[in-house]
Amino acid sequence: MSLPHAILTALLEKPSSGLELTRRFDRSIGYFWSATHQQIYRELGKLEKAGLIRALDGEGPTRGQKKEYEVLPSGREELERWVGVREDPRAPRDPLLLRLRATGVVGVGGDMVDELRRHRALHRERLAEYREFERRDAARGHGTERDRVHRLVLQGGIELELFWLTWLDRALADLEGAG
Amino acid sequence: MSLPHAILTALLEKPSSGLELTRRFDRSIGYFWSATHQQIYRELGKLEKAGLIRALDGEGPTRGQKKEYEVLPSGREELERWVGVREDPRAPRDPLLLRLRATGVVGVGGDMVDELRRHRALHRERLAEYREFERRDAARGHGTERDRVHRLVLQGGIELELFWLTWLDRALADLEGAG
DNA sequence: GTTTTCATGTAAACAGTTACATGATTGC
DNA sequence: GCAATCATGTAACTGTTTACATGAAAAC
Repeated sequence: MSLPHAILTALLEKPSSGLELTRRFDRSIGYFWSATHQQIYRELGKLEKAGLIRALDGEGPTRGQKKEYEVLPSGREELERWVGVREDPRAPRDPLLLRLRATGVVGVGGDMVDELRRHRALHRERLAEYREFERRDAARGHGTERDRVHRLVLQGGIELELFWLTWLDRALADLEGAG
Repeated sequence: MSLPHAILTALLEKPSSGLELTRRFDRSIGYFWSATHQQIYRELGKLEKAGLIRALDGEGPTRGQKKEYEVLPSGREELERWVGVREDPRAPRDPLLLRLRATGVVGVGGDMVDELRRHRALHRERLAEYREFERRDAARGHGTERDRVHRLVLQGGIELELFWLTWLDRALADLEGAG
């Protein structure tokens, strides 16, 4: 049950509309939590009904018009409660490694090499993007706890991409070397 | 749609019962794909109905008794088709980084340090376990493609744990230093 | 005979993805 | 007026988790 808490965090950082949240999930929050606009609108509705957030401005039917939300005190309390929860690391789920393992029993090595190269290119792009965020962050100060935490989390995103690049290089060297 | 293909791969490597598969998902397959026994039994039922696998031995009501499955030719074909599919890397979803980011807005730093330490200990344990698998694998030969692929995938598991340990060390140094 | 372990399963709730629908505003 | 973009939403489906149920075999 992390999506509502991701939204509460994002809204506490800055009150936003559904679409703005969607964009922030594609950017900064996205390197460790993703969500589509459909998920976000559904969850915003639930959080509002539960009294954890409220819409700013007037109510009424608003289809097609911007609707900003802010966190209410009970929402902040819920988030405070949640940060104290203990939860074990998730079991990883990665279809690429699964697919690689499947080639061990059914063969088809050439296609797999292409696919690994394609993934390597995608991870390189993402890494470059994160480095760009890092560069921009460096220009601002890192005084507050919030800044420090953001930097740590971005660093996590960067290191995760480096892990993938290291592993993909190794895998490609191994598979290409032995054809 | 990876679970059925994970099961097909595991059954091609070795025909097994549901419980045996569950254990293999906790072990070797587990470092990149996890599944509970409930998921596995349900999926075995679907795969059998779809004619991709079949139960060995007699049929009839078998609740409480072991039931082994093997992959049929159509199951192998389905897996061959699937390894050729292109799929982009998944967006990561990690509640720990989310929780850390939430502390940036609601505070409560001390609890977070404990939680990061706890995770570090868990990742160290898992790394030690993988190193042990690696040590045992080294004793066997690596001649076949299957052996090479298994080694690569295990290496991925190891490097992923090393990523976590590196990041957790950095995060703890940062948070404890400024606590 | 009772507890533990092996073994298979069902049901309900929760989370995430994909496809589609619709209205408001801006640029041309 | 028309197209593009901003903006919010619904519905159906798929996948995952949690809680519970049940029977067979072995250990004591």
